Amino acid sequence: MNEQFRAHIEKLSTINDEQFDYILSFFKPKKLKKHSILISEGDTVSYEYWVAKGCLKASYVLQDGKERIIRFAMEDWWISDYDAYFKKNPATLHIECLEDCEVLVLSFDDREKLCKELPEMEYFFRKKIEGAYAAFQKRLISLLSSDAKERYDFFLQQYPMLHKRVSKSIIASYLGITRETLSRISNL
Amino acid sequence: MNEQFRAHIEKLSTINDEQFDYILSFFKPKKLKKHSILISEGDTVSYEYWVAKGCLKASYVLQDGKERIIRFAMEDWWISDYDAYFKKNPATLHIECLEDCEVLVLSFDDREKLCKELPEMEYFFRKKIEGAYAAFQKRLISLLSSDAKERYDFFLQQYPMLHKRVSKSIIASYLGITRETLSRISNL
DNA sequence: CTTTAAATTTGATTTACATCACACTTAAAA
DNA sequence: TTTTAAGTGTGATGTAAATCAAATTTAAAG
Repeated sequence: MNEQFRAHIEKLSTINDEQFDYILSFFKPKKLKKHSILISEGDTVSYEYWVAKGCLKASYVLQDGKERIIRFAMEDWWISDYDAYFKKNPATLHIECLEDCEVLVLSFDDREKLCKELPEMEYFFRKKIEGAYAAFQKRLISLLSSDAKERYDFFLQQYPMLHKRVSKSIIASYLGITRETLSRISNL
Repeated sequence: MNEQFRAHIEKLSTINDEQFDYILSFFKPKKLKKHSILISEGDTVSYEYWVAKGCLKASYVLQDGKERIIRFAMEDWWISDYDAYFKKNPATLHIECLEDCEVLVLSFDDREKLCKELPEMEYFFRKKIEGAYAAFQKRLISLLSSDAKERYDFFLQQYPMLHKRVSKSIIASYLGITRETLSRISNL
């Protein structure tokens, strides 16, 4: 896992062995069973998670119990309720493991400390969120501009690997449609 | 304008006079007439803009000429096509002044140089985009989970000032509905 | 002030997708 | 294996919002 994590960081920042050991000391590894819940609505969110193994969903749960998937995470992705984590608001999202998972946990305070002490990490996190922001913009365009079929095709093209790992009901909920509609459009 | 810009930066990073002068040297002031176009679809996007005065829209233009507003900008906000700017993709957005505007222009290369040379600015830009990302998450939840009326109410609550400055057709396009639908729900 | 254009409202009709209901299939427990 | 549950597919019906079509109000330009 550590080598995988180091490779992940070195995609954006070059660091030496000593620096990596120091960075790693801020992260706490954690194993989670399928269906484990990392964040529930209303929680104070002090952690974000880097996924070494497994697959998770972050969703908004409606009054009637239906849910909308806000984002997924799998190997090498990060996940949290970022509105709550960055802005110290109560969580609006529910984050749950869709498979058994292994993650590295980072607290907000440690993140800030790491950024202050290591410019390489401040750069890393800045670049990381720039990428996430750009991806979010694309998703928004897709949601505002495309019908269900087009959004599904865009999703398949963007996340072919996810399509094989998560149920169709969950993909439907990511696309903002019902599972019935997805079933109908997916064999067009 | 310079004092306004300095106050904007000092909301997140403390800087001295010398640093501010250095920072400012990277920004180029520009005056723009209403209807000026800053970015067109397909452009290479090398600049982002900090708004000192005025109001702009960033929109995605559909094949039939209809548009979806991806974001607005007004005093103290930043705007660009961030997918294109950060990821060096061709622009998908169209950015246009809704009023006469005054902006400060920053090139991508200067942004990176500034971040490398001044940790305060790397911190500033990281915090800035963390906030923008959190706001984007809220918008996504609103789009996926609410009907037209609820989204309009959320918009009014979040951006009361914008509501007074931009036309209803444009607000409708931000909400992902038609102007007719907005007209019907807005006097409910 | 007058003319022309842009923005908004209102009504009638259509449509994409949701909802409801149930059959069927696959996977996980007992 | 049998049982129970979770996931998927398909039809019938309902509905929020889109579309089409004017009418009206507001703003800009001559």
